[in-house]
Amino acid sequence: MPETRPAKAAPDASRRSERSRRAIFDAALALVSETGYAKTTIEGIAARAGVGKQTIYRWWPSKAAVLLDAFLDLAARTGETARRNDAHGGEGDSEIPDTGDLAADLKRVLRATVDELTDPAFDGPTRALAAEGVVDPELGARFTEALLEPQLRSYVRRVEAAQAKGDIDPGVDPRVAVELLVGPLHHRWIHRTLPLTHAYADALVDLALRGLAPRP
Amino acid sequence: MPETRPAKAAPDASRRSERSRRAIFDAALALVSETGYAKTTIEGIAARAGVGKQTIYRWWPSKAAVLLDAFLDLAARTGETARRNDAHGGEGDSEIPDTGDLAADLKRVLRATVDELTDPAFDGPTRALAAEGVVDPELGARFTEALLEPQLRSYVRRVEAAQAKGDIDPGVDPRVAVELLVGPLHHRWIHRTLPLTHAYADALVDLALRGLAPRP
Amino acid sequence: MPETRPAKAAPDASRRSERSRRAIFDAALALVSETGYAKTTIEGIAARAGVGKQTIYRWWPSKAAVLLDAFLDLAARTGETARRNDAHGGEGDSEIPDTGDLAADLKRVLRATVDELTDPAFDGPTRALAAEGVVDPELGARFTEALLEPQLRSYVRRVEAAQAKGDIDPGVDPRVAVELLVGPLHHRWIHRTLPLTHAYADALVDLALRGLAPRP
Amino acid sequence: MPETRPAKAAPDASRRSERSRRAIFDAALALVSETGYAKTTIEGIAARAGVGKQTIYRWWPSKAAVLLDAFLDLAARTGETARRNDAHGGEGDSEIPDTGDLAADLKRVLRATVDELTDPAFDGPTRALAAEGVVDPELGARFTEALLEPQLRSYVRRVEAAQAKGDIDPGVDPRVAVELLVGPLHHRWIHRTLPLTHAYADALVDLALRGLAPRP
DNA sequence: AGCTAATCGAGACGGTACGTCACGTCTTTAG
DNA sequence: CTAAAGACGTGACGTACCGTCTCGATTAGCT
Repeated sequence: MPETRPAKAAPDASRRSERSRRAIFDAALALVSETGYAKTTIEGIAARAGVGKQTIYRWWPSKAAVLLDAFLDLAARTGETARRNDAHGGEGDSEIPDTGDLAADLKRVLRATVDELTDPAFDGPTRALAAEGVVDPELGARFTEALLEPQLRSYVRRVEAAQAKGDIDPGVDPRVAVELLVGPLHHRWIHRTLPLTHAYADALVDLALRGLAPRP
Repeated sequence: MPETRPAKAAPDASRRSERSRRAIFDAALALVSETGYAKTTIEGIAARAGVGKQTIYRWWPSKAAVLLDAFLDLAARTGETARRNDAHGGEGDSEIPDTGDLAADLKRVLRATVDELTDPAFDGPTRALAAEGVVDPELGARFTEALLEPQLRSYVRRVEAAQAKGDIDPGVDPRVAVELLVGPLHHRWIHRTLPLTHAYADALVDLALRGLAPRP
Repeated sequence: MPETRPAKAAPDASRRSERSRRAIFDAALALVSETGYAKTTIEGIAARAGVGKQTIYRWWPSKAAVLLDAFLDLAARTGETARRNDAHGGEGDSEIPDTGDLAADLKRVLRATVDELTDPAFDGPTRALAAEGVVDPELGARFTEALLEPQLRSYVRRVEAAQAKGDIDPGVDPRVAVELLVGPLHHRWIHRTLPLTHAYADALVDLALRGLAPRP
Repeated sequence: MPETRPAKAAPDASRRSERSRRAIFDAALALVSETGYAKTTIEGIAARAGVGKQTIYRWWPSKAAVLLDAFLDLAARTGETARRNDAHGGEGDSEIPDTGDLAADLKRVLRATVDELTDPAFDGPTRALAAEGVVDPELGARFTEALLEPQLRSYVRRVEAAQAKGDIDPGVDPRVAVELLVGPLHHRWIHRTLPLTHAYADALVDLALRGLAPRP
């Protein structure tokens, strides 16, 4: 599974310099957090990484692609650390806990999402990539598949479990149920209409669950 | 209400050339629809409009700002036409019909929104502006205030009417209720996760209204 | 005798604002001495003078022309002061003294010229105008006629007086004789080849006078 | 001896494209002779040469510098041709002939100089560069050193030879002697005071040589 | 262990667009 | 009717990056 589709005449990935790859990621993330996405340039990344421009162009098609990979790499590394601390090996997607109390479980993770979207360290780069994805379908697909969908799938599994237990109406499409929760949250984040708070997350869960409850 | 905050040493708006303003809007919209937002340049707009670059830089701080104004101008003009045809004068925000059947009314407008977001003619420029707004808070605020909020406010009014009639639980915050409907829709549009269909709009309304119904 | 040939459709010179004329000269000279000729702009002069740009364009064809007039105006005013102090009214060109000792007289004025060309206050603007005149024949003619020729003519008169006395060969063209003195001086000034000193002026006079002496 | 002092962070001259350098010189000379110096722009040169603007800015600090180099390159090439035809290899500066008749030799070269300064093909660009040098000391130094001094030095050598033979007073500074000849010529050229003719050249030589003759 | 071919750092290159500056013209407002 | 003010179309400026390209100099992976 190649990290990125090479531009043309496929370079030999086996000879690739891991050293450079790391340096590029580090430089890219540093520059984005220091000067913002728009002011980050490929030339700047190359200079900062002590790398030739061609080494970037050889492996990535665009600035956004570099940054997405850098971001994913970061996420993978921090995720791995987290998982190792959880001491149960990497099974890929992190799971939403199932304490039996659906509302409490959802509030927990939704509040965590609120915290993440509120954290300035994540907010900046994430916005930049999301914005790029809005406009560039290809990159948007990668962004969605790599960052968004895993999260949504874990929600879906939790909802299915709840359906199995009878906490949620079996006629409801779990995917739509999940979007009912996550959509409004993202809406506020993306458009900055109103503040993103824990209270808002709780209100959403309460309201949505009432809609999802089994019919009498 | 000035159209845009001038960069510095405020030019005299009263001397402004309406001719140029119009030409710039026309050129901007034409170029965006022909070549896409990213490939549209200020230089290109100026050339196409038969206008000096400085005339653009004098009145707008960025390409995105030009396009937002062009877009708003277009919306205002088409809106005005529509309203004149409706023959009941301009009261500003368009209103959601109230036939008494809340679900039907909401489905109608939500389906219309789906159609709009699906129409390639609107999709392109709207995505471009939305993406820019995601990353540029100032522009995002203008985008939200001018295009998004009026729509949300009309939803809120319809929900309040429903609350007054007892169709919706009085304890529910109408704004949150509206986001419960609109959020998921935007989520699919923005992230292109799954297709935006009338069926999806209907499902959202049904699910949301169950959550909003008055408690027994 | 109009100060400058108007651009087109001759404006009515009698209605001309003396106030503006003065302000433009003052601003022009101030800007040139502060920031140099190249960085001085018509726009800048107008702003500094508190004058509309058109008021400059109405009366002068170019920046160089404005500055030449400003320079001449300055020279006329300081010259007038000097002449009034000399208490013998304005007869136009200043005269080279005739003490009877030709070599001494010439050395005196040539040394004075050296001092002037060496004085940074005069050097800058003079170079600027001279350079402009090298390239713009029309302006060069005005520069030459107004600043250079009067000086040369006074030399010519002194040489003619010397010829009448028999100090200089009667077969020599006085004009050429004068250029023999002044040419080398200007050459060093213009091209900055070697330092301009009093000693150099003296050497020139001595050498030239030996060439000009009456043949035995 | 680098061609030009680079602006900053010295580009690697060994990687320089000779192709571009030539194209730039050709374009610059063509444009100057077609439209004049003032109307020649760096942008125009780049376009005509099929070269990026940056390639000019990378190697030259100003339009005048480009043109000086173009001019020198031209002079070097034509000079080389001439010298090859003379069939006695390149010794750098061309030499003033020594036929034994000092006056005749000087008149010959001075007349040639008159012809050159009178030739419209040389006059234009030379004036432009000279003018620029009047105002820009750095460029003036290069202009002087590359074009003027070699000529002056060859005069000096001829004068020294004449001194050795006893044709010129040994007490005379040869450099000053040379300026006595060349200065007045340049003066007429620069200021366009009176026509530059062979007769004038002859008169200068005669007059000057009388001044330089050994004292009895 | 040596050969060979690709990748690497470096950066010059032809370009495009940027945002700024000044040009010279034109129009509007006040005296 | 002139003058100030300054917006306008124009065009060049000098800079920043783009993505491609050419250079030695490593640096693999295969003989």
